Amino acid sequence: MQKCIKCNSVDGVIRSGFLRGKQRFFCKLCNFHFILENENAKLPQKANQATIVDLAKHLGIAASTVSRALNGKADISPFTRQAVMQAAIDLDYRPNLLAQSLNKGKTNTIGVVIPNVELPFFATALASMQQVAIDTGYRIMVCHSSESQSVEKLNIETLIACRVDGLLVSHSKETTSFEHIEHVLAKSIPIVHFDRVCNEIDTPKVIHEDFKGSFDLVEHLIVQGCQKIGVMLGPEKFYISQIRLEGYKAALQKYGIEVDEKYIYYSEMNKNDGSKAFEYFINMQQPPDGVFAMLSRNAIEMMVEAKKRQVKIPEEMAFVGFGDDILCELFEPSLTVFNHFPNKVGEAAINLLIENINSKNTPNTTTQSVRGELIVRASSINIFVKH
Amino acid sequence: MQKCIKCNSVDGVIRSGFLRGKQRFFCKLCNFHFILENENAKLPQKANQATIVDLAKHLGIAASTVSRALNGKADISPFTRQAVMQAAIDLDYRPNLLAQSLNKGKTNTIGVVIPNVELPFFATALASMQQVAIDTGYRIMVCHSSESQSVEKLNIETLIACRVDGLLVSHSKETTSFEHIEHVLAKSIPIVHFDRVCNEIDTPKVIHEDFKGSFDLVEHLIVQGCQKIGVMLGPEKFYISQIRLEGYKAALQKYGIEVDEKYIYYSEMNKNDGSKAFEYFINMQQPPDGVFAMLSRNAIEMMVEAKKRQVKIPEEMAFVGFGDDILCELFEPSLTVFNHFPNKVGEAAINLLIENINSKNTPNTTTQSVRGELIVRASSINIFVKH
DNA sequence: ACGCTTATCACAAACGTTTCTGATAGTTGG
DNA sequence: CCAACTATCAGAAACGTTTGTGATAAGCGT
Repeated sequence: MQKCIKCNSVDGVIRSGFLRGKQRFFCKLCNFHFILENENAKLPQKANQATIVDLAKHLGIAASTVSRALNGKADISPFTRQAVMQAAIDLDYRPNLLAQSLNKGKTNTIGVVIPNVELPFFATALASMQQVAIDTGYRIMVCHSSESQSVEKLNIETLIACRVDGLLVSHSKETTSFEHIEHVLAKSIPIVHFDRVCNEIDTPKVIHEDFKGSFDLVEHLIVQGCQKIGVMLGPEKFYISQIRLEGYKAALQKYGIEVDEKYIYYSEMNKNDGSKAFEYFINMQQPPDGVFAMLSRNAIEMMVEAKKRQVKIPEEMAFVGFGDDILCELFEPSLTVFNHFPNKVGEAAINLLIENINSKNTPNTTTQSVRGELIVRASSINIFVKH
Repeated sequence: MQKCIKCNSVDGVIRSGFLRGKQRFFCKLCNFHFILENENAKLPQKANQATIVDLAKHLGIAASTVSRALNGKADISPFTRQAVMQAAIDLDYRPNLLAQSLNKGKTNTIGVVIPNVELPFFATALASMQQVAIDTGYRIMVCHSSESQSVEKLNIETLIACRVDGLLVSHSKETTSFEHIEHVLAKSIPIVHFDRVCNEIDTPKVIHEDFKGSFDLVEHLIVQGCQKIGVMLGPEKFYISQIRLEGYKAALQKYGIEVDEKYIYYSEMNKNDGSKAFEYFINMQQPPDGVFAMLSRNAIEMMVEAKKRQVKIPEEMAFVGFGDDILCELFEPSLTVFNHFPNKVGEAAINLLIENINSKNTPNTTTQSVRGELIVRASSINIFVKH
């Protein structure tokens, strides 16, 4: 039979059911239940991270005393405090943030959900968030939705499971339902939307001047002499698409230009949608003489295509885009853009979130708008030459 | 005096020293110590997150039973399991990863330290790491050193405090001492270096073909007819600088070209160092007819400057850079680069780390090199036209 | 019928902190 | 000298899990 792992006797050992799928034994002699561990299982593994208890044992005092000494509380004699500090150095003690967070019910961690770090906007926004976080004693946990609604949902689940103190969310392009956000609100976990916000729920938001930026860009095209202005957007259901379209329409309206649906091109914001859009526009009976792209990246893709086909920029077709970028500046011709200052958006968002975390009772649900700036470049000026 | 907060009597209350800096009282009647809380302190705050204990109470069973049911362990009757599952849904239970990690001694989180997400290389590498992490059940916690050694050190401290299961580190440009890494090793926390590795310590590393890439680029320039080749590097102490310089030298040597120190330009990798480098090269008595930049971004900055001064590219001066980028492709002239596949580097690094986490006894300290690829573009071809 | 066996569950300890409560020795003042 | 008071510390509880150990009712075979 089986030897008892406690008294080593063999005679008294009988089977005793199963525990978690493994055969269990019972030793009648020493009255002990046990299961056989596969011996390679786990060595004592004595984590070589010193704990508060280790310090306490080392000094022969109570763990609570060590804790208070380390945290600079009052009830500690200078002598004891000094000894604790020294021991902490000697044993290379590092506090376990997990235990600390579990105990305090606060993690000092902020969860960020973005569609894709590879988009310069998000990279920059993220970097500025990180900076603010460090300065204010927070940590940041980033998740990429990879532009997928289901992954986004999963990300938020994970961050909640990690008990982040708050969430900074920018939606994926395919996110159209927002139960997962309602859910966060129901648990009264502070959340701030930024950039790709959700208009259906009343959350604090930080956006850029989507309307004004689009308006300014299109107005600029009109002033430069463009009369048939195309617009390339993201998905039709996408909130940002809608707002930026409104800015486009408003500008046309101001100058008495009728809105023609044919000049509105929706895309899925994939890699080469710019070329497709250009293809569409150039094959129209009356191709536009100016194009506003919701993403400056798309404007550049279109310009690449235009150059391939010897379409003169800006004389035959001018381009403007939303969002600045080193590429916009260095591409030839350089692209006229509305700079929406990703760093400021990032800062504003995390500051608003931290404010809401600290004053939990009165969640500030204002929508902040970061002021942008029109940057006029070669892709849209001196058009008048053609006339 | 003070009313006792327990028995409400006033008579028996006397002072009793200080606790954490606040006056303490003692009630002789009910034998109770207390301090006065500022009433706005903390409402019960009953976190509205259901716990396992809540489920257990709700069902009238033991918490351990709930735990086993949720985790699909064996010792649970189908009926109980079903009830627990339903209760979990009803009460919207979410496991507390903090408690779970604390208990298991494993966080399933990987810490990543990078100098700057705004560099496309790191953004891409990070994105691919995230993907692998999700697929393998890990989470990622990212920290930016912002190219500062002290911040990098702090980052690693933080990640250790969070008890990440392992570290992925790419050093800041100013990191020259590596005690903080020794320290990580001393605690036998798995670590993998990538890209900007540290050659002084024996850690697992994932690099790209720094030597071969540089060699190929410079050889390409030579084959195209360049004879005086400048090289723009990062800081002199920077490991990557050294390796890439070696590749440069080896290529020159192969073709019998003498290495001239004057053609080696070190930079601090700041924003506009490319212009400065160009300034330096163009003002030499014998300006180079080809320049290899350690960062393609720098090559482009140089080309911008070259274009401003009407220097013909590539006829008068050819350019090549290390690392591909959409900018390299779309800039005019497009830049010849050695593509080092940031996504593959990211994947390889995290895979190696996870492997090391799982087999803790035998840390795999091999250095993996991700195969790169020379991409020849306009900035360096057809030079022969000039001869 | 009785011992072996199973299925199922409760209970307690543990993870590493923080904080509340209890306790002691010393100090002060009338 | 004694009550009131202070300074300082120990011990226990709590945070939310997981897992080892103890326990009970029921099934099975001889």
